[in-house]
Amino acid sequence: MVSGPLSLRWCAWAGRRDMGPEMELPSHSKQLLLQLNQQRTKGFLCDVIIMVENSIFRAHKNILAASSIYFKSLVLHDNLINLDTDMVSSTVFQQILDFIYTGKLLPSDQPAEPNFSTLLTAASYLQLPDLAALCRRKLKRAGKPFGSGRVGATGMGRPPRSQRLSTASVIQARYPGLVDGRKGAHAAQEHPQAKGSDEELFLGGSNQESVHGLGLAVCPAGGETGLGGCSSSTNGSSGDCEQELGLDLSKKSPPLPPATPGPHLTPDDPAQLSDSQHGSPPSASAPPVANSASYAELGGTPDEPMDLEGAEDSHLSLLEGPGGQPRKSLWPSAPKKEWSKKEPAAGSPFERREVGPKGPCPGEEGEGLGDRVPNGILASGSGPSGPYGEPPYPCKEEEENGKDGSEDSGQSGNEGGSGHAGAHYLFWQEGYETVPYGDNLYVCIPCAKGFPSSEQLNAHVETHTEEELFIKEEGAYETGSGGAEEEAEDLSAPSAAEPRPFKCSVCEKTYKDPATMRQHEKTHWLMRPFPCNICGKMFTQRGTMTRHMRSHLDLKPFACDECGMRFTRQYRLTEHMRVHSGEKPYECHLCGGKFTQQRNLISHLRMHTSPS
DNA sequence: CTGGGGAAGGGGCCC
DNA sequence: TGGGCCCCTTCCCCA
Repeated sequence: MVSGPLSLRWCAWAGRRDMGPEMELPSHSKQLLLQLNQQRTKGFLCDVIIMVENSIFRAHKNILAASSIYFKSLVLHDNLINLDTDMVSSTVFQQILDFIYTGKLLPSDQPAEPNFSTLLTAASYLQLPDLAALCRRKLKRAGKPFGSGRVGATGMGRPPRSQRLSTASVIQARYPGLVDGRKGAHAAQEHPQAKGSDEELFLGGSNQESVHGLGLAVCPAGGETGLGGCSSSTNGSSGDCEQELGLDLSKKSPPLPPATPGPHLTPDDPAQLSDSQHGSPPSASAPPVANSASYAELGGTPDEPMDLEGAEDSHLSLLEGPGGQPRKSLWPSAPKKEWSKKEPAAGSPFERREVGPKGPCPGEEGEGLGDRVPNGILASGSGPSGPYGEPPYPCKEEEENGKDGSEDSGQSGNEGGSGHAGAHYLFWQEGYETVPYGDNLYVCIPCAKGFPSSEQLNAHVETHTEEELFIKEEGAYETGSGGAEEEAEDLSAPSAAEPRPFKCSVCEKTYKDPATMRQHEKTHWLMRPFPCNICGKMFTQRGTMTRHMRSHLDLKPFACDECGMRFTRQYRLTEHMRVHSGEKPYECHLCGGKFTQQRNLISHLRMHTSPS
């Protein structure tokens, strides 16, 4: 730890004779901050997650609250904070977080000196007066007008939605360590800017202490806080003392086995880098280059396994259950490198995220792309079947075992039981196995057109206006029929009282408002716009993804007053409280049995109805 | 060992 | 965007 200088100074202090109320350990605050910063970099005792541009930062509520009124108000009620990416980018926030913890404005990952304009904007947004003042001084000194650096606008107004949508989803770049922490040192040699994150993110954690860990104990801080000095010793980017941008899940996630030296991402495939648009495929307006830019920004390296392919081992390990208990196999460990190499030069994380999960099952052959599921396409309806995200499509193995699409759809198709889910699985198979798309592996579901790259597909998807989607439904969706009928049977049932003028273009479901209808229609897409930046699982709704993230991060904001048990959802807490209250509102009309959970009643009813 | 119930985790989806 | 609800699933306990 820091006992060396600390104890020396303490001795000097203790030797003083006038140990009056003025006693002060000169370096106390500094050391304290150092410790806190060190803890932050290791995720130790971090109790808040800040998401910026899909990058995740961990920090301590106390520190944030002490630094900013804004943060104070945020962390009071939330453990997961999303910052306005218009006001602060992940890179800038990294600097800000460093500043908060060190009082120093460290060089960013980028070679250029900090953009004080953007920093000022962010500092103003985050209500960090000291930092804002510092930036103003710098700008004043440089003779630059204040607040000109912000993307979008200088003021607090938000840029047009279209601009905001261009925010890069670069989270993958933040997780190289999740992928293979062991390669951190290696990567750092070639790409020093990547070192910090890699090391820090190392899941096993075995080497992060010595190599990275801010070097608090080893950095010759020279009386300074150490961080600045260390970090500046590198190429102005991260360096040993640079703090990682990402999140060390090893602190909060279930125990993980030591990271295995998984295959590195092939450096020749920058296409595997995260696309910036996967957060909003229908609005995939940003050019793919944003991806690489973000990637470079983040200190990512071409061989960082940003995608799940190189990362499969580690990502799998991420998904292990508590106590290292293996969860259901998430993704088969298949030779995905070849797959990735053959992958069309597409940057969308749809591909990247799906490549892994969608890889062939063990033993599955026929790796030719022509036989493969196009990366960018995910049968949304089929969805990840198991709670731990089995491949959203049944692999052959599963099919052979009877875990076919029907079961899959049955699981995921919640809407009264798999209506369109099954239909989409069907479509998936059709598109996947029989439709001769040739090289156009990225298929637009609404119109069944194939595209050679996800970018093109995304661009095409954008051309589908809502109207088109409505109009096209009848003819274009060869898939819709079965599922639609099923759904029509048991799902729609709109109440006659409520007019529901908005009808899904795929199935028969109707909605009161177009937004909901659009939201629903996304469930028919083969693409899931919202990837979990930790495990890569894809979701159709951002909220679902966020909720899913909470489970990764072990964020359980809802605590039971009675027993202290915590839950990720309010509803769960409500449900749980019945355990204490004894309330059993769900009664079986057949036997009178009462249940605290409706799902248990349903399960119970099945017992009644199933042939015994 | 098995089946049923209790409790909980997680995803889908509508509002 | 989050809440709420539905569904599937799992784990544990107990008879």
